[in-house]
Amino acid sequence: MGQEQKIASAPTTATDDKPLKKSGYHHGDLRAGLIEATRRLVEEKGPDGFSVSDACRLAGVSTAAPYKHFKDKTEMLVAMVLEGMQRHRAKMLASLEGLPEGSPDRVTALGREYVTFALEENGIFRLKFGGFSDRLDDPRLQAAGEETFGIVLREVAACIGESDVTPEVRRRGFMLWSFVHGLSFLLLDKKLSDMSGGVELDNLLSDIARRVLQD
Amino acid sequence: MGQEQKIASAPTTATDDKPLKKSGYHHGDLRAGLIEATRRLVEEKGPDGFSVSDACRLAGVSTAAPYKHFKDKTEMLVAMVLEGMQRHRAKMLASLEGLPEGSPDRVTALGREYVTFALEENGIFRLKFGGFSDRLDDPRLQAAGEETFGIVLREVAACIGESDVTPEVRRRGFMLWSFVHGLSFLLLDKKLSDMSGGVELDNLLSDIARRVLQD
DNA sequence: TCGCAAAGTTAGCATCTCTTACATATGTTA
DNA sequence: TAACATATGTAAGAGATGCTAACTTTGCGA
Repeated sequence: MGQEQKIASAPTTATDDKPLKKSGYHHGDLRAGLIEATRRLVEEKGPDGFSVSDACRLAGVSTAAPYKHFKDKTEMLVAMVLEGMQRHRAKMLASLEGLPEGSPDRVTALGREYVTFALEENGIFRLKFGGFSDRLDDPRLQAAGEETFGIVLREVAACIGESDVTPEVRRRGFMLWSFVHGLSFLLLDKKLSDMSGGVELDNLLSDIARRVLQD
Repeated sequence: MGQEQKIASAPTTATDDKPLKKSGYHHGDLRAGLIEATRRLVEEKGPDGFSVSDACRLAGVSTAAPYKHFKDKTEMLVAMVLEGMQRHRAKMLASLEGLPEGSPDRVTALGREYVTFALEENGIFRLKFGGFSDRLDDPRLQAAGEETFGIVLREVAACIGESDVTPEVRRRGFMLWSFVHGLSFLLLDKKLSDMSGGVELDNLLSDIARRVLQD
């Protein structure tokens, strides 16, 4: 008790132009602070362990403060997931840099980034995919998801020699997505005991990519 | 409102030896009734939408009644998941009947059964795998899961010509599990719009089985 | 400098939750 | 039939939650 520290901002850039935390009454960027608090809490306690009150406590504000920035508890969660997906997308794109066009390594890299994100930011992952789609059915979330999947499809098309996103490309892409998606969940639930380090993971990913992309 | 019907028993056999629903004061088998109510509620409202009170309302008893049968809310959920996994296991075994030993069709059949169960009984599926493993860490659940996975491993071994569950068998089995697991989640979240009917699903499953089991 | 809008706070309502202590109904067995 | 164990109901406690209304502080722009 009482060991919690206030959250000022997302853990991203050190060179922010906006001051995110001021001294007293005004928080600076409470919206970002609450999103970050939400992220941490969902990560620790699971999607249903999250409460607005907890987020306020963690962010160091009163329980009424969030309602100046979010309409709802749900909107807090949506905002948090949305922000996470943008980070995810950026990371996936970054992981492609330096790898030759049309190489299966690019698909493997995307897969690794997917699994890594799911493990590191499992709060976001579980909220988005853990069966809360009824309550979090914001169209922005769906759009963001499709955009991310588009990245994969482009790489798959290049690998199997299609210039367009044909039904076959979709099919293969969906296979790969299913695989990394399931792998993420199983790793999260610690169903794989002997996968130590990232080496085995890389093997598995490239092996699957090869099998799905071939002939 | 008021259209709900009391739950008497699990929707399984019609020839039960124990009477599951009697007339007035005594429910007959309230334990089973509550498990069934729990199942329905988690299915409808999601894992976190479940409350003991709701289950009582649905089962037609007072809110104190469950505590004669379960220690806890958690124990209700565990019991419900456990019972579901036993049904799941039985169905998987039944799906193998009539298929020749060592045939990849057996693996495909298991996969289809997995996905079907996840879709039909998604409450159980989501509770077991949706990230609630911290709160539902009962050893019986883990044991049941490993036993089910054992069924798959046996078939995989037969398919790739191993007589034992070697590391390679585990590896392939894990690939297949990841795939059907992820596929289940994606289908649940309606991420695949164009997979109409079960035909495409069968194609996908046998295709994946072939790719993972070959060479 | 002054006033106003934005951002926070305090207080509280209404509701729902899980759980228990105790009373009551029922089925069973001697 | 009488007594006892089991199964249920009643009532209530102790909290937490989401959200709103009304008040206060702060920063910024005219």
